[in-house]
Formats: sequence, C-alpha cells, structure tokens
Amino acid sequence: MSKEELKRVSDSKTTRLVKKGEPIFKEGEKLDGVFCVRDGVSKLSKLSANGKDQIVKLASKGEVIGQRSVVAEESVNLTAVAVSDMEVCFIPKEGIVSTLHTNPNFTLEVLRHMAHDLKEADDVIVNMSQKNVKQRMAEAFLYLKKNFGEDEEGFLRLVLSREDISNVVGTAIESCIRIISEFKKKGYLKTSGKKIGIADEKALNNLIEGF
Amino acid sequence: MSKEELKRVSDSKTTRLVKKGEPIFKEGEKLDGVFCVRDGVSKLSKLSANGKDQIVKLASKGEVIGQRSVVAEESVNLTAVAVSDMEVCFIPKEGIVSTLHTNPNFTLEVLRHMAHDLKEADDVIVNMSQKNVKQRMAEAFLYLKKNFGEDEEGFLRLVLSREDISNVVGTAIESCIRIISEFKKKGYLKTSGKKIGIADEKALNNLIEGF
DNA sequence: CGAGGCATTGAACTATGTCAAACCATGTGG
DNA sequence: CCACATGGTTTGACATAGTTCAATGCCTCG
Repeated sequence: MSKEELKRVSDSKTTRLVKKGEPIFKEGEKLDGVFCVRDGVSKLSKLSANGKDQIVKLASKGEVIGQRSVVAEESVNLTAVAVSDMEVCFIPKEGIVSTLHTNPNFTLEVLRHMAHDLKEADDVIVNMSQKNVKQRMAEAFLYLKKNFGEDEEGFLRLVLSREDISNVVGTAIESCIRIISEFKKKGYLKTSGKKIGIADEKALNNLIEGF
Repeated sequence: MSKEELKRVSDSKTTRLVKKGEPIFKEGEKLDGVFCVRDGVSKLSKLSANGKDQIVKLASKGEVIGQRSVVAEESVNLTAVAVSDMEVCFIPKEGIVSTLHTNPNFTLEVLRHMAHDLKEADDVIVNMSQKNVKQRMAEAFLYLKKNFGEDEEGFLRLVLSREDISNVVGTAIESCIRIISEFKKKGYLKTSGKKIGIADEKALNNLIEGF
C-alpha cells in the first residue's frame, strides 16, 4: 500500500478491548469494516441446526477477521467470540473497498490470504469427514501447539475449555474428555489444572497417520 | 478486463476434451494455468490418510478450477477428475498473473469468487461435523438438484456412482446405499437404474432441520 | 456456606463402519 | 450362444465408535 493509503487507514482505525467470552460480531450481522487482532485469540464459529457451535478457525495476533464478508459485500457467516482478553483494531470498509478497486497489489495480497484460508478449509473438510474423533483430537492439539506455542513448562499457551475443544473437533464434550484422559493415561498428554501439554508428539502423529 | 487483456487470454487459451473418469490434474502437481469448464462436470477431491477420497466440490459449466493454486503460487491441493465427459479450456498463468498485478477490478472479481468458495467451504465444515449421515445425504441430493437440475422425468441430471455419492457425503458406500433405499421406501426419493430423483423435497428439508 | 458452572465417570443406547456373501448387468473369449 | 470373469450394487450380521443421560465431584465467587 502507498504511504498515503496507509496513512488514511491508520487515521481511521480505532482500537477496542474485548473481554474473554464477549462477541466481536455475530453471524448474520452486516459489518462496516474488518477487525485486526492486536492481542488475544478469537474463535470463529457457526451455529448448526442441532444447536451446537462448530469452531471453524482460531484467529490470533496479526490476523484479520471479517474480510470475507467485506470483500463479498455480504453479511457475516460466522460468529467471532474472544477466547481470551483481546485487543482488536477496527478498519472501516470505505478505505478498504476503495483500495481494493485501485491498488492491485493490495487486492492480490488479500486474495493470496484468502487462497490460503480456502486451502486450510479444504483440509479441515477432509479431516472432519475422514478421520475419527481420536485422530481429530490429536490434530487439534498439534495445531494448538504449532499456532499458539507452549509455555516454559511445555503446556499449550492457548487454554481452551473442554467445550471449546469439542467444538473445534466436532464431538460431544464427554467424548472429548474421555479421549483426553485416555491420551493422558497413555502418556501422550499431560495436564495441570485446565492446562494441557503435549508429552509425546510422535505418538499423536502416528495416531493421525493411522498406526 | 480490458479488450486487450481479453484478447490476449482468448488467444492463448486452448481447449481439451476429457473423458469421464480421466483426471484433469492431480494433488501435488504444479499447474501453469487454470481450467475453465466448458461442458461436463468435474469432482475436486482429496485423498485422506485412510485411503478414501473426499469430494470437496463439484465444478460445472462456467466454473474455473485451479485458481487457488495459481493465485497462491503453490502446487494444487486437490485432484480434479471428470465425472462426465468434459470440455475444458486451459488458460496459461502468465496472462492471469500479469493481469492480477495490473487490473484491480479483475483481481477483485477473482477475490469475490474465492470469498464465495470460502463461505461454502465453511458451510461444508459445519455440515460434516454436526450433521449425521442421513442429513448429509439429504443435503447432497438437494445440492445436486439445485446445481445440476433435473430431467423431464424429475431425475437428477448429474448421475453419480454410489461411491461418488459416499465420497461427497463422507461415509461408507454401504451406508450410502442403505440410506438411499430407506429414503426410497419412505417416498423421499425415486430411482430408475442409476438415476435418482427427488420425490419429496420438503421431507428432505425437514430431515436436515432435525424434525 | 451455598449456588452455579465446568469437569468427570458410568451405563445404556444408537449410528455407522466392516466383512462376507449374493446379485445383476456387461463384455469377452471359446 | 454359452460360460465365465468383471465391476458396481445390494443385503445381512456383527463389531465398534460415539452420543446421550444421569449422577457426582470439584472449584470459584459472592
């Protein structure tokens, strides 16, 4: 983006604090801008007919949410809720839309980003439909480690409730709990309070590969 | 796109016939262009660790396949196979990439398209993880009707093998077959040879909604 | 201390996958 | 024309993964 554009965006953006559990936007709303995550993590989920949420993506620092809706000029198809206390900045759509029309490099950048999201979504589809719950659980933990890291003691930085985990994996809470305790017993995971740590990454990988 | 650009693309494109069952491209390959479906239907699928294909999308006349890979400059993440005899035209990536860099309206158009695909993918994720096999089967038939239409006698135009259907729905062939015969017995579907027709659309919708 | 919310466990139930056998249309070579 | 291999389809019986419901424990906050 040109300096001028950058300045315009930077002038018009506003930051906002969102407490854990609070929504940033909800399915069906119309957004007049996008949000950029400054700090914290947000879950992007969708309510299904049976009343359960499915978490489709977790967005953290540096990620932009709501672009799909702004780009397509449609209402949002996902609900964004803070999983930890967050700081987000809001960028109104006017600036974005006009830049999209005039600056091909910016548009291309957004396009590449969306291409990446789409690929990830395809992978999720395959995982959801072809892998069993244990394998999906294993995937989820490795994903959490890869994307959010571990603390000094080897526990996952991002702490999710069992319910959130089951909404990522697409299973009943009880199944999720049982599998965590099974993994713990087998030495694949360790826990401390709500914190979960990966103890045997290789075993989890083997599980996913079907060994 | 400007006339000039359009001319360039139109000059460089070549058309190709693909017989039913033949691949257009395979997962992992590098594409040097995109394909536009002139006629027929292609299934886009991905092989999972357990050896089963998952069909992620069905592309028909007018749709472009392979853009994600060209835009992101990565190898393809899906395999495209013809489900019926096809005519596709190939558009080499040089023209596309240069246009992406120079023509923001074209880029934006592509971006909007991808935004739409992404939304659909999110929907599929939710369906896959939150709905049971019967509901997913019902969805699949309604999808086939909506996207590919029916013939004069009310049978779905696109005829898929039971295996393809089960790869769309993400289930075992036998489960798929059993559900088709159950739906038939209940009067939701009708069949004639391999052709399947929707007899009671409302009932299928109710099933999906969970009634 | 008591209430509410999350986590855990057990037991019963159901949906779905798996395996094996039978079936049917189709094409092939004798 | 028949015998037979072939590949997709169908059905039955069975095993298992996963869900659901109900009860209990456990922690935190007022």
